[in-house]
Amino acid sequence: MEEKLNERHKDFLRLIVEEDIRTNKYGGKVITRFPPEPNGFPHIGHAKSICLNFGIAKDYNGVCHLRMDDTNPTTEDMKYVEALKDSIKWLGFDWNDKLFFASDYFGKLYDYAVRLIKMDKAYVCSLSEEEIRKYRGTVTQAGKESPYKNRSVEENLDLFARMKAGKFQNGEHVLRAKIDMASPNMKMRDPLLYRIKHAHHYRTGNEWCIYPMYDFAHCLSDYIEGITHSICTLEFENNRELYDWILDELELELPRPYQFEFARLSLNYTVMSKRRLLELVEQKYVSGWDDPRLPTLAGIKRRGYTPESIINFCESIGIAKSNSTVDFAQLEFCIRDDLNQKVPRVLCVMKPLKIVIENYPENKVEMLDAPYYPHDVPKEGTRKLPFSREIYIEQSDFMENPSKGYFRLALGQEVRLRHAYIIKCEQVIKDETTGEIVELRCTYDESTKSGLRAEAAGVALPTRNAVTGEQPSSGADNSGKKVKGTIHWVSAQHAKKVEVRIYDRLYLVENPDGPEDLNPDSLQVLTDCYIEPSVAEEKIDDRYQFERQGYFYRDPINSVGDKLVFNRIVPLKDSWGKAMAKQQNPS
RNA sequence: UGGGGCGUCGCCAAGUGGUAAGGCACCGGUUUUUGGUACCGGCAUCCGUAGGUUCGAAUCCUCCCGCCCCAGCCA
Repeated sequence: MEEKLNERHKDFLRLIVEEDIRTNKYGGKVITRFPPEPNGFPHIGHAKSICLNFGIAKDYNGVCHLRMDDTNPTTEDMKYVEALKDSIKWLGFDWNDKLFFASDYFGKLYDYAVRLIKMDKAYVCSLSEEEIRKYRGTVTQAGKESPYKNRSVEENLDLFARMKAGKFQNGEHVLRAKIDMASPNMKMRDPLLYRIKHAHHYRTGNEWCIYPMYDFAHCLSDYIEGITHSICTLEFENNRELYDWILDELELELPRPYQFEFARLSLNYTVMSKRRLLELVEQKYVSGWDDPRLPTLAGIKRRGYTPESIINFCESIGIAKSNSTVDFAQLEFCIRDDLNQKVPRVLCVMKPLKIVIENYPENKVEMLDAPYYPHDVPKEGTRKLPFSREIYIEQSDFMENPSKGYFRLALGQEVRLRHAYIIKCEQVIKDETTGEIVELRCTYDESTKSGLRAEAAGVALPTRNAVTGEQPSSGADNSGKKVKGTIHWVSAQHAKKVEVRIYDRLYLVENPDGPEDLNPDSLQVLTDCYIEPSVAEEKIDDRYQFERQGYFYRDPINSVGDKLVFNRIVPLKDSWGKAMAKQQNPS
């Protein structure tokens, strides 16, 4: 663990934490926090922050709090705190008993506000919202002081108490910090600390009608919890001066927390903002917060991504301060890399083309032994794969006029059926009216049965090499025949019909603006797919590699009874497809 | 135009005065009964630009250019 940390590159935040430990700034303690506002579903950008905050705590023997930053009653909801908790747990992090709510501090926060008033560092301002905006000035022009800035401490105390007591309407008064209306930092121009909102809060109900603003609540919540390192995203850099001002002016007992900022995650071909995500869900562009095309953690989970792959992704992208947009390919690499080592391989035909093997006996069925894992994955397990006279192959695995370099089936050509025999295409049968290829007549070569040579040598078929841990490929036969291509197939009478959902990127462009940039083909539902029976009968995993196609996840919600629905998590890399695409559209 | 940040390979990202790590992507090749995986090799004479300091600079100084954030009673 320690060693792993040392060999890994340390980001600038970890360097700061190490320095603070070294100088004993907090008595060696490290307490971070993940502080979401429960007003939307967490997405992969939150995952970056979760991995950072919980990760630092884990690396330095500290703890990480989960704190709901729930200071705005009009947008927050318990369903979002549940979604947040679910996602953090799914990622594998644990806040133990450190679940907090800023709303639990409302009483303390109020007391701090009173203290600030008594120190003559805050005042009740009775300007209208419109006036406050005007008085604030602009980025290039200084603001001007509120006429209410010189109210007496007593009057401020009285007004603030009456604000709390509900004596005023929304917007009549606000509490402001007494700082500097000419500050070059807009955040320091007498920022609002409290506003009146006669609104029902999802946790405190109607107990309060004044609510603290983010800048006031956040730093003090950190302080109350004993946070040492308050890590947030870049857009809060301007708020740091105010964070420091509040904690310093209150003359709190030290040590106190300090804020550090890092760049939030952006991913191309998707959107991350709450507003955009909400729009997609509410306008029904997607099926819900857990739509597998969404970058929400609920969607990513539903798609079939593993938590490990997301954590690896978050570690692979690094932590820095420059705004950056990570390529989607990076995420896809992480999930392939994870699943490649974990998941059983099975055969599934998605766009079936029927083949009749003319020289294979009509009623014969062979149960082939097929290893679940390839020779280079050190896991054990096999299943029985039924083979018979009528099978389905993928439509794309046959070409009437094969292009150069095509290794699959063509008239008069041979191809290997994975785990089975080499077949040769003898005849193409087309629909008389449409000309569409409806069936292929083939012959098989009995001597090409996969594994024959091993059997002949008396070796039990899927035995792992004791030294390398590798399984033998099911390749060897004793025909001496060599074919370039191997394709997947399924026995027509044994296959199970399943639904497969093919997901593609949600947007057509790298930096999408709105619904006009959506990819109309982001979801393709295939209802006529055939999968080998072991998947329905054995269910050895929730995720599979459908050989030569990709990684798939049994949809936990729509797979009901004996109906199976699979979501494509990510396709396999496809160098042939890429070459073909390049040939057609060289650029 | 004020203030706060950031600019190193197509995308991330190390580097903090001693002569450009790594990952992804991409391009070759080997292995392969997944056109997958694995493996081997290639991929920034250059660090936004222009000057300067220095024996020596991506790293220090100066100018300029570009991008992001701040004018919610959102967080």
